[in-house]
Formats: sequence, C-alpha cells, structure tokens
Amino acid sequence: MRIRRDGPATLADVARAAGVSLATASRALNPGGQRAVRVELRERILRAADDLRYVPNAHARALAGGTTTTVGLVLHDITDPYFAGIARGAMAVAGDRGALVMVGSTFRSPERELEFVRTFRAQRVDAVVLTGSGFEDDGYREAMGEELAGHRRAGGGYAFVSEHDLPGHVVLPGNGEGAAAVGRALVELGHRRLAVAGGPSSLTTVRHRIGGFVRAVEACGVPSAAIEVVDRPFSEDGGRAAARELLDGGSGATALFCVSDVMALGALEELAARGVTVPDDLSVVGFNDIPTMRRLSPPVSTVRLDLEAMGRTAMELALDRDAGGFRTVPAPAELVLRASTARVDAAARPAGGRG
Amino acid sequence: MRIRRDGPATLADVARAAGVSLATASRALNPGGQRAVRVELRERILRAADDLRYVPNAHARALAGGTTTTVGLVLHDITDPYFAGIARGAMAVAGDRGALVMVGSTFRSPERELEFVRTFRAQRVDAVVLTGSGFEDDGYREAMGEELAGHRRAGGGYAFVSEHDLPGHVVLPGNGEGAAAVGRALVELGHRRLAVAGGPSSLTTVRHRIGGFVRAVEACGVPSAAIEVVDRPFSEDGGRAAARELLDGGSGATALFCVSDVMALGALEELAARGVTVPDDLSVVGFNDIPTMRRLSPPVSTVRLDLEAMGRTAMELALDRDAGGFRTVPAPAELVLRASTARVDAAARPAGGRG
DNA sequence: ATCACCGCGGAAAGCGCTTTCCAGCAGGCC
DNA sequence: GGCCTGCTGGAAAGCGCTTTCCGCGGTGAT
Repeated sequence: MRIRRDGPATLADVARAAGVSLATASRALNPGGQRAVRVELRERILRAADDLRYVPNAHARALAGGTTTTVGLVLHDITDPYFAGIARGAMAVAGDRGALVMVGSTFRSPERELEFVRTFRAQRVDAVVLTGSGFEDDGYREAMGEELAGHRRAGGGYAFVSEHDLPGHVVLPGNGEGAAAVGRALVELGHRRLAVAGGPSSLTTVRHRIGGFVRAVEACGVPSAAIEVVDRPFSEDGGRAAARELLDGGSGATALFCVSDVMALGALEELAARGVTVPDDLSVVGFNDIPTMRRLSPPVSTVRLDLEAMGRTAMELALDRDAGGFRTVPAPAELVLRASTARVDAAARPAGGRG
Repeated sequence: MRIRRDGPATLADVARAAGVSLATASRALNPGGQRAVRVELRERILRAADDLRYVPNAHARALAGGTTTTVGLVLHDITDPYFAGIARGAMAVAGDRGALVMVGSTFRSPERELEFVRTFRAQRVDAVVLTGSGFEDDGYREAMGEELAGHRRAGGGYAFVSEHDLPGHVVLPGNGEGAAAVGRALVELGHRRLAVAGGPSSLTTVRHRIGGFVRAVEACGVPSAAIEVVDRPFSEDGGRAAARELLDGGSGATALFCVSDVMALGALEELAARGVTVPDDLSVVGFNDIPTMRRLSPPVSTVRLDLEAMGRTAMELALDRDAGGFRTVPAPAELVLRASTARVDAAARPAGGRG
C-alpha cells in the first residue's frame, strides 16, 4: 500500500471520498464526454472534488484519452509589434476553442524554430502556427518538412503565416502586391532614384517584397539601375545601418522603401540624427503598419496588413482538421500613404549627396 | 495483441528495433538521468530512434517521472508593449532553462486570470508568473491565494510582477516613487494645477501610482484640491476619454500625468485632435517607458521601468525553488524627462479652459 | 410471465513512459 | 576456489487518467 504524502488529490481520492468507482468519478467530471451519471451522484462527486481541491492531471488525461488542448505558436520576438499582432489573433481563437498556447521565440534562428516544432510535437499539440518568414535553405526546408509531416501523421494540424515553400495551409500576405503598390506610388510622386532597405534575401518575405517593388518600378519605366538595394538585418538596427550606408554612400535616392516597419523605425532614427528631413529630403515607406507608424511625425506611409486577422486565420486553419487539401488564404496588403511620402520636388537634392 | 496502426513510434518500438528492453531504451535516451548504458548499445538505440523518427511523449514522461518543463505566464494583452517587454524577459530565462512557456491573456479579467492559473496547475507547470496589477477584490484574492497555495504544495513556484496583496515572490516596480518623482518634477517646473489620468482604482498599480503622485505633490506644498484625478479604463481608449473629459470640463491643469504610457498615447491623440499643443498648452507625462514614447514628437516624458529585466527576475524567482521565504525584488523606476514636459509659462493659459 | 433492451455503475485494461528491484556475470580478494 | 563487489540489462510496477466491456436491475413489448 502506497502512502499518499501530500501530493495533489487524484481522481481516485475523489472517487473514494464520494464512494464511487474511478470510472464514475471520471464520467461525472467529464460531462459531454462518453456517458452521463445520475445527477444526484454527479453532484456528490463534484462536491468531493471541490472539497479535495482536485485539479485533474492534464498529462494523465492526455495520455489516457489522447486528448490535448494545447497549440504551439512559433514567432520571432514577442516585442516586435508585427508578431505581437499576429499572436494576439492566434491566441484569441485558441482561447475561444479552450486551447492553451505555448509560445516559442526563435529570434530568427532556423535551428530554434525546428527545436520548437519538435518540442511541440513531444507535447502532442493539436496544432502549430508558424509565423515569420521561411528560410531559403534546403536543409531547413527538408528538416521542417519532415517534422511537420510527422506531426500531421500524428493527427496534428499546422499553418504558416507567410510563405515557407512547404506544403501546408498558409496565410499569405500580399507582399509582392503591397510592395508593388509602394513602387508605383513613389514613381507616380515623381521619384526616379529609389533606395530599398532590405533584410537578408534568405528570408522569403524579404525576397517577395523587394521583388514586387523592383518589378513594379521597372514596369513604370524606371530602369532597375536607378534602384539601390541595401541588405541589412531584418531589424531596427538593420534599418539604421541601411540608412547609414545610403547616406554615407552618397545615394542619389529621393525615396526609401524599408521592407518592414521595424527597419523603417531604425532608418528614421538615423535620418533624424543626420539631419535628413522626411519627407522633404527623403520620402520613407515601411511595411506592415504597426501601430507606431501612424503616431510618428510625420506619420509614416506603409503597407497595412491586418495582423490580428492573419493570426486568427492561421490558427483556425491549423485547428480545423478539414479533409480537403491545403488552403492558401490571402491577407490583403493595402498601401497607406501618409505624410512621410511627398511629391519629389525638382529643387530637392538627393539626401546625403556628397556633391 | 494490439496492432499499431500508424501512430507515432513509441519507446517500445525503438526498444524492439534496437533489440533491447524498454528500460534500456529509456536509459539510453535520457543520458544524465539515472544510469548509463554501454556506449555501443546506446548508439544502436539512438540510431533506431532516429530511424523511427521517435518523438518522446512529453505527457507520458511527465506522468511517469513527474518531470515537467513548462511554465505559465499570465498577462493582460500581448500587444501591449508593457507586457510584451516583460514577456520577453520571462521567456528568455524560461528558454535558457529549457522550459516551454504557456501564455494566457486575461484582458484584465480576474476570472480569466484564475482560470489560467487553474489550467496551468492542471498542466503541472513548474512555475507561473503573474504579471499585471492585482485586483482589489477579496473574493479574487482569496480564490487566487488558494490556487497558488495548492500549486506551491504540489511543488510549483510562482512570482508576481507588481503587488498582488498575496504571499509570494514579487518584482515590485517603484510605482509610488516613480510617480512621486513625476509630481515633484512637475511642481518644480512651476505647475500648480495638475491632472491625473488614472485607471480604475481597483487596480493596485493604479492606486500606488496615483497615491505616490498625490502625496509628493502635496509634500511640495501644492494643495490636493489642485489635483484633478480622472478615472478611466487602463487603456488607450481610457486615456483618450480622460483627456476628453479634462478638456470638456474646462480643467485648469497645466500638466497631465497619465498612469501608464498606453493611456498617454490615447490622451495625446485626443489632445492633438483638439489642437492642444504639448508641451506649450499642456505638459504630459506617462509611465513605463514603452519604446514608442521616445519616438513621438515631442518625445514623451515618462518613468522608465526595465520591463525585460522585470520579466527575467520574475521568472527566475518563480523557478528557483529556494528554501527561504518569499522575496521582494524592487524594480527601480527612473524618471525620464523629455520634451513633452516644459516649465510652465505665466502666459500659458490652462488647456481647454472655457473662460 | 418472458424476454429483449436500456440505463448506469464498476472492474480492468491500457496510454507511453520512468524507475525500482533483481538477476547475471566478470573481476578482485582472501 | 569461494565469495563479495560492481556493473549492466531486463522485468515489472506504477504515474493518473479514459474507456471498453460487463453485469445488474428495471421497463416495455409480446
């Protein structure tokens, strides 16, 4: 006979206290499941559970019933408003479905991303949502593909936010179209020399945005030679560095397209520090429309994405085990022109120009 | 004999494939634990596990070994930069310790907060970190106290960020001192009529901040009658509403202290919409120093809290099962004066004054 | 009355692991 | 050579639940 020291009460304790069997206690505590129990008995059991401060063991439950209600969410950094927005949406639907959300911050490391998916699998999560750009790397793609296939085989769902070049549901932001709209708008405003602050092209998202921008600008008749692309980390510091490089390099650009708002934040700071006025000296556009952008002075033009809706949709796709094939749900990107972009003035001299 | 359809491989499968017993397989896959296995055998087992794409079942493991490596984090809303900052810190230390983080968003509902703690308990988390203000409500306090006591009895740790009037480790931001510093600074700048945009006083944090502010101002010789406190929800909209009320009410205040930056954001928006210039017409101060504050124009004065460090400390306190009593770790609050606060000018007329 | 059937509660078989206990075997010692 | 020690691997007992399979007593149909 084992002696219960003082661990939490178990179902057996509850059953004993209520004078019923384990099976009955379980049934009473899981209404809706399996079968019902006579109401009077049920109340006695609930009372016993309450008295004993019984807290069911989720692990035992998961093991026995094969039922989990946890989901995994992989993101870059929760303090990045882009991911916070998506996370909010994803967590909202998880909450509605009574699922617990486990969050993994990768800080853009493919290894960490894989690691999290593996851990989530070990936890037998119902679904995993992968946000953030995919990585253009065959090793990563293969490993992740295998991991996800295994997860799927085990009955789990998953969805991506942004393209990952892997089979699966995906919420696809209009990166190309949004960036193209930026390009067209800038050309229409008279800009002929353009700069792009881009992240590493190993990120799918970055490639799509830069690609869409460049193609649209070219389509407007501006030669691609007039577009200067600076690759820097996909972060605020990266934006700062990109701005610095453009200014130091004597760029002749009159407009700067930052492939993300967070990069734009860094770039704007650098520009302000150097005395470059926006939009008089240089027009600036970002991407994502994080809340801060509209609060800056001047308010910054950007491409709006409904982050919360994207997160919501992704979680729904991941959770809804629908028999059909994988779905791709577009997330519309809408150009929002604000005061940080202005018609280029013949008198305006290229920012940071040395001559 | 049960037939394995195609569920994920189990330890038994691995053991069979490697031609060893369950015990040996378990030991081989858990180095560091219990006992070692002959290296050659071990490798054979690892190979088999790899071939079978074995993913250990965390639930089974938790049940058998009583070992979990999950922690719970309760916060208000992940898109609120205050909580995002804390979450980042907390997740960092959890990550370092190899723990998975489950996040619960309460949206300031005490019921939801209790619900999450209960769910975390069911998951047998190692630790839970409760952020956000406590609620001044006896029912809540009692229920939460009982929940946490049970968690503790079961071997779990926990910590609060901000006071909760409950026994436990706590990371205590200098709410009173920070607010007092704001009050003194404003008086020193010549302000004699002050307004406070406060949240509901059922939030402990709000009470401490307003209390510290009022006491400091009084200590400077300004009568409390000169302080106008407007209670509105602890949110951006609340800040907006507070500003509206002040302006509509013909407040004679020359300075506005918002008990949180997020409220300040709303207030500033309303002020701008009404044509009230900051700081010329009205000085504004926030609290928390979320990143956006320093980017606005004018940059907004506030009280800096090292959010990430607070999150880190809280998670460490919650995870470190130290025998001693509960610890209270202060999180220093540092007044950061920026351009949104100015010396009051004799010529300046009270903002929104009707007369 | 008889029988099939339904509603309900209990016994027991797992779910996939960890860990204790035990057995076998080799080597070192008296 | 006998015996104890040290090392390794295996058998099996759970961990705390869910769920299948039974059995029992009471009803409606025949």
